[in-house]
Amino acid sequence: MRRARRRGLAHEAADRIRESILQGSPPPGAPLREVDLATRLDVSRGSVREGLALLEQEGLVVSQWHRGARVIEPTPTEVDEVYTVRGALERLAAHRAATRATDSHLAELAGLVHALEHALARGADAPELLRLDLGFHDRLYELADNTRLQRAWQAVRSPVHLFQLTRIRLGHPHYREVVVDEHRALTDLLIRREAEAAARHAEAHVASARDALMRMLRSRPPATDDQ
Amino acid sequence: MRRARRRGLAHEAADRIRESILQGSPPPGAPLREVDLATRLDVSRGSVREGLALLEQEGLVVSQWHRGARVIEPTPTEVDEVYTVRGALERLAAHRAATRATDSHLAELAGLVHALEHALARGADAPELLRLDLGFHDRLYELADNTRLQRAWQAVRSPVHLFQLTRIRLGHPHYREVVVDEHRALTDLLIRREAEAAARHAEAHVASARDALMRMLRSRPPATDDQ
DNA sequence: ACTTGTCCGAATGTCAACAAAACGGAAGTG
DNA sequence: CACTTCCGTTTTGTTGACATTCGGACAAGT
Repeated sequence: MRRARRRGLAHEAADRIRESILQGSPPPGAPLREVDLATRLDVSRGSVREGLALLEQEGLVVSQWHRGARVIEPTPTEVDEVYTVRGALERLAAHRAATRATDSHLAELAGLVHALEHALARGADAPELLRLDLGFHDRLYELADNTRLQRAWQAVRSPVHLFQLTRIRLGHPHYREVVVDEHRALTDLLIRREAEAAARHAEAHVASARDALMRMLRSRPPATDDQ
Repeated sequence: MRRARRRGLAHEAADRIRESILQGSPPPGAPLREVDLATRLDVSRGSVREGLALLEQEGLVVSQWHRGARVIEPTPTEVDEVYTVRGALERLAAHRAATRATDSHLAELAGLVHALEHALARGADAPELLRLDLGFHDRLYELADNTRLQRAWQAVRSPVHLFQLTRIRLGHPHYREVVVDEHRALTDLLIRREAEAAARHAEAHVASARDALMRMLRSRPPATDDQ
């Protein structure tokens, strides 16, 4: 049984703001003004401030002295950096999961792949698929059984989520074709306990996602919603 | 010339507190009380609070709801987790540095090894050696030229610093014998542009440090300075 | 003896007012 | 016309006061 935990207004505020950003409401590059958010969430500015600090830790937001916070933008270098780091983390996570997870836990992972496949078959929309995709990786990191690794993942997870959304929003049909196969291949390697192969596959999986997104950014750069 | 940047009281407070912790003043496991720190640093509690949040992001401090912040402790699992993640990051850093850094930058890295060797030869004390050691790795991460990777390194750097200090404080003579050689070996591989070998060496380097520290913790667990 | 309930001191969480800095436009200058 | 300077507005940084929660001590009940 997972312990219930109180978290305070800052976490609540961070959750709301993150949700908003991932729905595109304050678009990439847009400023997040403290007073505005405070009145809208009906919380004090201090709490919003703390929440924004959390989002900055998650890498979803950047802030400068006396200039406030802005949503990150999917520039080529940003995308490259985030996915490169993610590759290193995912490599480690896969290796550890292959080495240390129990058979039943790995079976559960296979179940998540199945759910993803099912959702794809019944024509679920892109955000839904993405949630399942990320859920798979969340579970993978949990199976790696390393708190610090999970924290490191948290520091890139939100940017990945945001970037994948823009990737999908720009209309990348290729994604639907390969998601299930790539995840199933990784899961198979994990179940067969081929740690090194799984690690390499995880790294390559991330690298291919990175390359796909970057090609897309070069050919069709997203609208830079200033304003 | 690197631009000077204003950072605000929170960063200042975080610097002071970090420095204190790394000098052992609030020992591992000890609570960090906001009012106490606020009066001692002559800043408001809010700023201290924000500073503590930064230190939590650095992983040097853990905090719970309504229970405040405590300095992390070098438990076996903590050490294992921190060094395992560090291994993955350092592997990536070494690979990228070998691939992308200029020759002159790598030569500079060799210079840092030289400085370390010199300090060792003239019998510098352990904290001094450790500073140089970490300085080498800081530069390595800079050469990797990836902001997100540097952020991830920041999230484990302070715990590594703290743990290495306890390792030295517990009196591990082996450290002095191998520091220079290990760093020089890595630098040589980088200069020879053998990216894969450098990556493996970096990972192994970290793993050996982890194992040395963990053996030491099992045989001679550090005093759990409650109080 | 062990659990359960209540109180109290201490520490953190939250808030709203004050101070400092940055942005943008108007006025002035070459 | 380009450029700089000034100044008001807007936004963030900082502070001290108030509200909430925690942990332990102590007492009553089983």
